[in-house]
Amino acid sequence: MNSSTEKIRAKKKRFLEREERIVEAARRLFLENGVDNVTVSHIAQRAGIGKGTVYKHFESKAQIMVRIMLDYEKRICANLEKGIDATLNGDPGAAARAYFQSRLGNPELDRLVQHLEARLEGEPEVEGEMRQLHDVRRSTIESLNTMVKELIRRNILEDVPPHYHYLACWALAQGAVEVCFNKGYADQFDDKESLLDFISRIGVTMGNRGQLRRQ
Amino acid sequence: MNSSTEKIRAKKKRFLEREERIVEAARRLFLENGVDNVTVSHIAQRAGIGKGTVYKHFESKAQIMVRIMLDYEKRICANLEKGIDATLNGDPGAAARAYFQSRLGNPELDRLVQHLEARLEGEPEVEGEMRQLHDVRRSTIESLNTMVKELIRRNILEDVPPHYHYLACWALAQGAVEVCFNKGYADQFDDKESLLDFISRIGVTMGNRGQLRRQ
Amino acid sequence: MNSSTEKIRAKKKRFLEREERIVEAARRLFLENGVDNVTVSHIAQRAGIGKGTVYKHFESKAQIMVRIMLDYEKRICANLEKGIDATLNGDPGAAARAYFQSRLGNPELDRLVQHLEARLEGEPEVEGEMRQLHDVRRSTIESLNTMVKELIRRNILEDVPPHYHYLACWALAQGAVEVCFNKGYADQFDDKESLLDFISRIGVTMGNRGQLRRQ
Amino acid sequence: MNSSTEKIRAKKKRFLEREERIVEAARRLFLENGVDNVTVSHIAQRAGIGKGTVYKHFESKAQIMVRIMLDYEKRICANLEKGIDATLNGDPGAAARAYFQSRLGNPELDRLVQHLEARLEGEPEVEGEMRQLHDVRRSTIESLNTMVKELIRRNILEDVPPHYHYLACWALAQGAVEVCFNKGYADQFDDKESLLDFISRIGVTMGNRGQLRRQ
DNA sequence: TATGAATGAGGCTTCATTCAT
DNA sequence: AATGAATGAAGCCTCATTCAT
Repeated sequence: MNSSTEKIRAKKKRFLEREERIVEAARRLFLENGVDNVTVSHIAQRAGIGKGTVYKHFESKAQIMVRIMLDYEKRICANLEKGIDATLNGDPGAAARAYFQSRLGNPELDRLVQHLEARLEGEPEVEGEMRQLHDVRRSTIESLNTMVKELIRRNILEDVPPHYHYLACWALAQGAVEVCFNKGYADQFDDKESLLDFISRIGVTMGNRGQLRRQ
Repeated sequence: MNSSTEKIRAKKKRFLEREERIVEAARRLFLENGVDNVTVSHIAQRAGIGKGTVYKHFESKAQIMVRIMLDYEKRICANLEKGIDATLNGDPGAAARAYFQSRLGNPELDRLVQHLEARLEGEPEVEGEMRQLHDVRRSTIESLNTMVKELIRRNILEDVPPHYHYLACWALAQGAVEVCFNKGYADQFDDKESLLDFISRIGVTMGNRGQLRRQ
Repeated sequence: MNSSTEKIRAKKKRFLEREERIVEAARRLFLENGVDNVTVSHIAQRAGIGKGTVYKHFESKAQIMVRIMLDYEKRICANLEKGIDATLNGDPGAAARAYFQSRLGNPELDRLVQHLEARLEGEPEVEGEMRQLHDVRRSTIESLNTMVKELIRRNILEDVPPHYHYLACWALAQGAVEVCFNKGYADQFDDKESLLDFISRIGVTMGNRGQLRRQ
Repeated sequence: MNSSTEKIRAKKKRFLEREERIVEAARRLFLENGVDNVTVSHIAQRAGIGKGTVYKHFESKAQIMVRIMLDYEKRICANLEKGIDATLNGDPGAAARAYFQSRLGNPELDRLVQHLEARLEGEPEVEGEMRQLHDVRRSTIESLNTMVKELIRRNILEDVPPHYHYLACWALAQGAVEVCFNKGYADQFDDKESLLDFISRIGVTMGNRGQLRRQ
């Protein structure tokens, strides 16, 4: 019967919605209280479900963290891919701009994800998922390589191994969010927006031909 | 008598040596196994002492972590101060170079310290020590401000708020170590040295007058 | 549906039963082995549950002790209140008798509770609960004051501040259990029942008009 | 040589003085901070000596506690013996008065000793010393028995087994110190001196012929 | 002889995960 | 299918006691 199919579909939908609620609850709690101070109980409560239910959706707490990471990484990569397209279609800075906007647009979350990745790295429990994360990145890296080679060919970027360029960008973005949200530094100024703008500008132009002189 | 003074001195020396052994053991274990997988017992074993002895030197596990952090930060800042002097004495890139060399010279450790800082941030147990860390930085920041203002006056650096310059450097260094030691990226190339060189070069020149164009 | 309500009720009941089992296990172990020689693990084992389960019911070991104390104190006070009523209704010795019977009826337990109180006094961890204990007492004290004043008015008790009377009783009861169960004294005779009777008799009549002569 | 004998004597004296300092330090710390919150280190510090030295004088922490107990008990018993003599020499209330004065004269200490006894009871580590304590008591008990029998013969005390009389006194004294220094009761009045007087008066006359009626 | 650094057994507590209802 | 009570492994830390100096 049709209704039965619909019911199953509706059920699935509710199931996925709930899963999203769990992830969202975890994300917020991690941001609010720090990864170390969030228990599975908290997450369940915030998601408005029972603790046991969490384990119908995720095998372990680590899997929730992985999920937050993967969600984020995919979003970043998707945005970056669009930027790459734009770059190849005539707007050389588009990729870098897209990347910085994505990562610095919500720096607290970006920082959280960095910390999650650091924690999960090397945990055998999430080995598979980490590989998945790396696969996502690898695929983007291929696009990036192609793009950078093209920009080098066009004499826009310095002729160094392509990954130098995008890894430098990644590094800069990575560090920028730390700069802005690490208490030890961030508390000493409040014009974070302009600062991030400045750093983005650097990110977009760095590695461009003519920028670097030998030390 | 002299011998008694000497004995006390020798005792103190041995005490401090042992303390250093503890810190060293912790540092290595953190690097080898990840912060989460190291217990106080492990540290004691590796240091070749009893578990209780650790608590003669440190009030808590967190204090050991703080110590690693502070040791590192002080070293970095000391090197940076030397670079600042050189910069003010006619070698404009000296400070940036010194900074990048210090941080990228032992990137695994730098990365560990970043992670430790992230974990300890906001822990009331180490509030005082974190403030100490921030004080160390603040003092360096003052030197940096002076230096950057001078470089701006000399038309070497762009005329933006001074902290933009050194925070950008900090961000780049911070991110660079992540790039090189995060499994997801680092596993995909092995010419890390050159990469770090490249990034350092960027760091040294970025923010220089004429480098940035409006986006 | 009804069944759901019932289920919740049944669950609650089982929960409370288990809690009582924990308290009972602790009480027995404390009596058998001494407060110092009982660990949370022991309690859990004796109660037939896991160690972690204890912490679903009590925040800490100290809270279990407090609970034993409060349970006991409430029982004593309730009995005393009944005695006070009887006293006011024409049986002058009723209150004192009720009090002594309650406390000397199970002197080992009374003694345990005394020791628990001594240990918990001043522990900030159980400050609130101690206040509760004191509140229970305070309320009984009010009844006692009223009663004693009436007995003084009726010329049965000496005209001294009312609390002298009941505190003397309390003191005597308190000490009596120690007499009977402190090894140093108790081992030297075995007619404890008669002894306690004798002491009770003293307690019931002490402070009565005509009993005391100036020293 | 004489001087050598003297030296040894002086040494011994200093040794004993130090031992007393340890006991005194422990006593004060126990009173100030509660038995649970005093470590051997604290005691050593307060006594102005090294921790290891404590163990030249006492086999264990428990032995220090025992010592405090024994010191106290001997003092009480000595005073009581004097009172017994006075009683036998024509002052019937002398023994009871002496006893109450001794114990209620420094009720905090009396209370401490009670708590120490409760803790040490049954600890195999101090079995021998506890027996010593009991021996001290037993010897006094014999005197008391003699005395009470005499007072019964003289028709001053009720004709019940002799130990009923002095155990009742002990009980009353024991409880009185608790009444005055247990927070739950004591905080509610401040005329402790008069209260203790009142209780002493009861103690001195209780058990006297004509005081007790059948319940 | 006095010391106090070193020790490690053992306590309390947390929390991810399981499973009976 | 959802729940949350139960579990127990695992970690941090304390402190009485020892022993080399």
